[in-house]
Amino acid sequence: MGKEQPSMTLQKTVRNLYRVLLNSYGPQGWWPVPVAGDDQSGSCDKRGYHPGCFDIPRNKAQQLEIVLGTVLTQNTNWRNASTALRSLADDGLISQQRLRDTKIEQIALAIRSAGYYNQKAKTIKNLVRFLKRFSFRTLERENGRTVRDRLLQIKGIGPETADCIMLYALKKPSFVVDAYTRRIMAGLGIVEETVDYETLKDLFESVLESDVALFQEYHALLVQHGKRYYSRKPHGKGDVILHP
DNA sequence: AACCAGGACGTGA
DNA sequence: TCACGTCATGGT
Repeated sequence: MGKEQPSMTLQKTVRNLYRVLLNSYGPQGWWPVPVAGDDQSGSCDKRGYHPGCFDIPRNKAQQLEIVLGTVLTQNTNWRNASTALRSLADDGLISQQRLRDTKIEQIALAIRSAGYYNQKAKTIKNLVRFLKRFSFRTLERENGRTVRDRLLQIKGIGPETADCIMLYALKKPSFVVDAYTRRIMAGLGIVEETVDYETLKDLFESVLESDVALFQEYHALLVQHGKRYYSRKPHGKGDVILHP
């Protein structure tokens, strides 16, 4: 079946929301890379979306740190995830080879602060096994849909984590949907609360130009906005925030 | 002291 | 398909 052609007003709404969020919060410059850090060497994005240097390919250490971060922050606040990243770094474990050679129990111990540490340790093991077959450079060259399907075959990698890896580590234009995205869009009355992941993802991708910097910034802004106004409990159903 | 946080998976209906 | 239980630490 062909995908629904979104209405013009829907396209305007989604694009408008981006402008409002960007004006309110400013560029977020995701993905955060607390250990390897962002190289401050180059120029900034042409369109001015970003404070950082997003046209420069990330180095392998940064790519791996981003990938580990996407797993560690699954249903977990970034504070706890980044503490775990720091702990991994202190053990010299932000390294594919080291992660392969290290027992799963020891990885679990290092990432304890992120919660779900047994599951996440397994996922990390699955990931580095995957990366031995498909290197970052290989994945970067491949078709986006192919890469996404490969990532989704890894146990522990679901749609959001796969899209985060694509968008932030591999710089492929794949829009990331998270819980905040769903709450915000439902709160605005654009979609139902129960809308499934792929439908919401397709909605954004069908009304936005396929641009890595735009997708990165939009997702980051939705999370920022969601943290402020769409935490799970406090916001009741009738409590719809249209503008930050 | 409950409640929440940038999910994913297994299970039974 | 889908609703629900499970996995877990640390901050408010």
